[in-house]
Amino acid sequence: MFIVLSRARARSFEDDGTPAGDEAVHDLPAYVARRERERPRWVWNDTRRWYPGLLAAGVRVERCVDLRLSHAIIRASMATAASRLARAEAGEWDAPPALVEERPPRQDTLFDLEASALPTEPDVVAEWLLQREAVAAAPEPARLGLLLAAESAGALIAVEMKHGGLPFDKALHETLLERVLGPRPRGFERPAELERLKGELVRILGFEFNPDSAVELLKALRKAGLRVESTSKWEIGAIDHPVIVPLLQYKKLSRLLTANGWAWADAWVDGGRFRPEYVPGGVVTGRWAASGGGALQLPKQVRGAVVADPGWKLVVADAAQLEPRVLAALSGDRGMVAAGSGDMYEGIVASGAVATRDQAKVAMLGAMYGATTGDSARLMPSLAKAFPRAIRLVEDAARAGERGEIVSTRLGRSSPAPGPEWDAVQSEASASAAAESRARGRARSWGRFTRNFVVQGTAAEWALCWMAGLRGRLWNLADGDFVERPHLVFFLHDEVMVHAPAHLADAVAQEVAAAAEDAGRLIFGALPVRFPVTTAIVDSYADAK
DNA sequence: TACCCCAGCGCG
DNA sequence: AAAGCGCGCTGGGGTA
Repeated sequence: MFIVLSRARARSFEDDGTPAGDEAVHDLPAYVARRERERPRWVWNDTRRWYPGLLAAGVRVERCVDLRLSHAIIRASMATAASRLARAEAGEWDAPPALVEERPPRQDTLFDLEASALPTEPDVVAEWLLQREAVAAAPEPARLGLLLAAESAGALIAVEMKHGGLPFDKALHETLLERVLGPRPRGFERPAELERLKGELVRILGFEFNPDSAVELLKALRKAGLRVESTSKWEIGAIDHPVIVPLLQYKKLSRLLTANGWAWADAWVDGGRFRPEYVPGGVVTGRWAASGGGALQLPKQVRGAVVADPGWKLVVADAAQLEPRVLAALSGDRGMVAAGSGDMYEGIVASGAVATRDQAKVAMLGAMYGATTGDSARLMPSLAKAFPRAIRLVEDAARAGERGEIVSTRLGRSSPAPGPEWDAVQSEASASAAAESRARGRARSWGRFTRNFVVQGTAAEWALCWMAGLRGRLWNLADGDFVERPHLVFFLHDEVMVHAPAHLADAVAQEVAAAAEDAGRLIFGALPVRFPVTTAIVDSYADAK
């Protein structure tokens, strides 16, 4: 059963698309709660507009179709390029995701919710039917269907994660800041420790300057006789000079202050919860993005403030060596699959391709990112010899990108075509030697993008399936309101965090592992690729690794 | 004043 | 010696 929601109407359809009802809806949460017992798939234009209000009213749904996210995938996918949807002119459904208000009101009333859905709501039924038509005509409808289901589940999870929030102890965060920076400054002056470090820098160099300004800092270092091209820590870190140690410390603390200091906590932490905006599909490859608060960059330094509620635990799990395993599965490279029976990098060493675990890691990264220099590039030939199919897959993706072609993930998300500027650079290649090398450079660069796209994008699909499966399993572990049950509170590409009542933590850990196995089978079928997860049951995020 | 761009650094 | 992919955020510094 599908129930298409639009404004104050709900239109029902059987699984085969036969209309099965059309009713006016006055009390949306009550209506959804009642119909949810039939386990329908709710079809709506945008999960961000419909679901927060429902959750706030205590209504959780099992499944949905997010037409906005699905549209973006179908529009771009090679698998649906011939569909009416993909051939149509860009319209309302192609609007950029920035449609959502910067800081939406925390609790929309029902009236506000529906009013805010109004101006961006074209004919949802027509759009849904167009999407079904496109998927049905795809070469592998099941794969694309899985992708759309996973993407839509991700949309639900993103809203739920914001609703539940990441448990964050502001007082502990403050203690942590004070320990390294000193007391919170009253005005805009530097915290004591930064002031002290700045004094030290000035004393060592022998003249006044502002270390917060990259321009001044570069000048200062040169004036002191250091030959540097930039002030980045990887360059100056290699220099032997008394100013370097305090300078790196200054940079580290300065970063902490500006990115995750008191002001950050005031803006983003409320009621013991960090609630950033997660943006499913926000990255071209299908990864999530986040906006506000830098949720996906939460530094290890402040993770100690992420603490479970009393009587609760954090179950933190990450997929070990996800991208190399995805490459093995994608390519069906038997040797690489076998290398992944345990620690993948050890397995690669055991295969004889490289000498050390470190080399295995660097070589695999190089293969997936397209390294051209250094150790990583030098290791490529032996890697290619040991794992020909895997390396051929990424090389083919790179060559396709260099020709300006489009590549796709396992489930059918396709890369964007290079833009008009790229085309212009390529067509000018014959004009001069400089133009040719420029065109070549740009082509190679795009090739590195498409090379990585197939792996990163397929890994994102795996992670979505993992999380979607886990979400369902968590719901079934307990009864009660959403936040009373174990629920996902954080997601970081290949890592998830569940906030769970302590007595359920072990059960959660088992579900996490089971969901990972499911995800591998769903996407890659019977192929014996393992996707092990390492799980920690902790009170503090800092103890997870 | 209101932007835009860049360097730098955090995360995977 | 941090190169090769994908992001977001901040402050400085420039331009309109």
